[in-house]
Amino acid sequence: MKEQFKLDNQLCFRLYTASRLLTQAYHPLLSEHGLTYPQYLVLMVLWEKDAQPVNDIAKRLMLETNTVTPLLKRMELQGILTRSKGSADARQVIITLTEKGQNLQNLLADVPMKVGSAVICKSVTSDTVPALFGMLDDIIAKLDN
Amino acid sequence: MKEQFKLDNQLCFRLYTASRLLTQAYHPLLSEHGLTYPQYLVLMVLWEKDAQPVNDIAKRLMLETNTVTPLLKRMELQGILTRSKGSADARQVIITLTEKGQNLQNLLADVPMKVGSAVICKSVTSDTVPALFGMLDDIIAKLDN
DNA sequence: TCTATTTATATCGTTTGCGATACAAAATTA
DNA sequence: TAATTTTGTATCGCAAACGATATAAATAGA
Repeated sequence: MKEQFKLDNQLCFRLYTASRLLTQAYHPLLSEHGLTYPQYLVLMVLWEKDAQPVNDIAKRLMLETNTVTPLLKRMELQGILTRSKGSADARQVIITLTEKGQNLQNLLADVPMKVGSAVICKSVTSDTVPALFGMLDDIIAKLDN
Repeated sequence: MKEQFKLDNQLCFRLYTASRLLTQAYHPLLSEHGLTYPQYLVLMVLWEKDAQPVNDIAKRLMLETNTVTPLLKRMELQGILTRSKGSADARQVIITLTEKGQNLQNLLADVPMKVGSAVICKSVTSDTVPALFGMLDDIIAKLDN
């Protein structure tokens, strides 16, 4: 058995597992409001800057539009946002938060701290998080084509 | 806009993105052999120790059996592994690699290095990877219930 | 032993994620 | 201007993930 194939030597498996488990930690907090984690990501994008075309949201999340489009349609059905034709460019679909979508920011106010405290451990503290962020950002930048 | 909701402050989004992009880096190397990344994970588990029940594979990958069962069935259809009733415990389904499944270890021999070299960057080197592994392992351990 | 509970898998339904493709609007070029 | 290419979004199909639930086999308790 080649050393390179050992599961314990895999960076990708660690990222994949950490990502899944941390997303699962969000689940009870988000499902309470009918949201999924990717939908929560869309909300964070729109809270930062409302009224963006589909493409800008997809780029910010580094996802393809064929992932984001149906996701946004489900959020529209929930009354969280609206989809309207762009006036300057008729191909664009502009996504705008409804009042319900705006209000979710208040309803979810305690989510970041609750999840954050679930992750703090020996090697992951306020001191080491910047280094971790730096490494993950470098990996993402290196793989972003 | 609350600071905690900024996308740039999110650990989970970074893990989610790094995981997706790194998995995408495996895609051309694996699809060449008709494999997906989760199927490659199953192969690594079985190369380490063949003839395991579904549950042990799921536990090793920290996945639920309802994820692993259909995945294994697709791999069985491809002739990569076989599913047989356990002799000691008739509830168990024992997963065993076929010769094709064994041989994939040789065909995929260069995958770890190819992907590994795609990730090496300023802050992620052979010196810093142990620290990164440690932090990810701690996060996983903290979230593993 | 007989019943109740636990365990190992599987099935079902929904949401992602993404490659491939389609299509109309805009931009570019001839 | 007419033809071509590019761009923004959407549709389709398939493979994960996972919560909820089902089912049969094994185990524990009465």
